[in-house]
Amino acid sequence: MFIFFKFNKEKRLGFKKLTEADLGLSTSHQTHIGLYEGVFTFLQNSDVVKSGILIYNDYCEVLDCSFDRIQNPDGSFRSPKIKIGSDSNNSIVAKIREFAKVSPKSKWYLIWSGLESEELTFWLIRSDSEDYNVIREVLPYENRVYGEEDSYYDKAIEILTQKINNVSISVQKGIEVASQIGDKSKLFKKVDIERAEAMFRSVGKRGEELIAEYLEKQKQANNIQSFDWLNKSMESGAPYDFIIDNKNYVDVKSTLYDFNQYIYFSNQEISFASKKDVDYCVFRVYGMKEENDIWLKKCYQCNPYISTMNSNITNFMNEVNVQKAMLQSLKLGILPENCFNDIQSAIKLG
DNA sequence: GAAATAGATGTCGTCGGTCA
DNA sequence: TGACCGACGACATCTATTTC
Repeated sequence: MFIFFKFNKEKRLGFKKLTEADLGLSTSHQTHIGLYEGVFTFLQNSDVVKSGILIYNDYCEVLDCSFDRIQNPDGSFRSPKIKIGSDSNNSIVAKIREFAKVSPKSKWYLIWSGLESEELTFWLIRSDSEDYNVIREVLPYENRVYGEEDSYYDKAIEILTQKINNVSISVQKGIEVASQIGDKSKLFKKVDIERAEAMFRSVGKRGEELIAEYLEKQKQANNIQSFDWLNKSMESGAPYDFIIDNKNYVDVKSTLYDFNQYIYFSNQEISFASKKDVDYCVFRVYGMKEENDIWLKKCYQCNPYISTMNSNITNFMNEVNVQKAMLQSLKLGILPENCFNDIQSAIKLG
């Protein structure tokens, strides 16, 4: 299985039964959740505003996370805590309290640990859930920090890794998109995006390799006469990846996720695909998250849609030029079913 | 083994900022 | 101007460790 999120070198996780004060259910005015020492040691002592990933059942979201530690009178710092923050609708603490409010009689547990990218991860668990049964098999003692020296740690982190990678598909898709369009939003860490960019390049390369293998078989079966793989040894810079029988231009668009993930086109690709006399199509390789469940759908007849887009872009660029400004690059995200009039049945590649 | 001590964690009073 | 809310951090309480 493809693993996007990995846990960091600190090799520690906290496991706590949340108090009523933590959950905002007591009469106190506590506005934070107290954490245990020894986890998140890579963070500074005060005023750390980061994003964190909150998981609860099938819910997974990247939220604000305001972190600091209680300061002792002598200036030293002790217990770490996460605060509700000033934008209190969009923080980890606020969301945890929102979930807890729905079932105030339940017991609530929190597991926290840091990712390789130093992203903070919180897994909220209700005592009457399947998650609770699973985790209690590997974490027998509540209210403590588990480290690699504990025999329980490896199994617990395996479950946590599996959980976060399973429920965070929408977050991962967001990062894949951010890496393609250059979105530097603060919710996604730079390292996550850089990793996604590297991954996207390798996924793109792997997609082309699979298509080359597929076309080779087609050639041997005499379904096609020949094909030319432009990026075989180095990136050609052309707005397509393969030419079949010297006339069909194929652009391979690969994704780790499902077919309907947005396909991104550069302005060069849009300009090429909008030419009336060009036989352009996209080979959509998807499901690359699992090595043995990779599929291809051939997508044809995008010219009417792309031509309209190209004309809109040209008009927009002209408007921009009138204002003596310049549009240097452009990425257009398009849903496949909107763009292609002929999407063929899925073919299993791997 | 009990008492003393140190360290960790939880609670809540107070202050200050915001908003109606 | 007062009500409300979040932050701070002092103090209370609990737990682990050390000493006798």
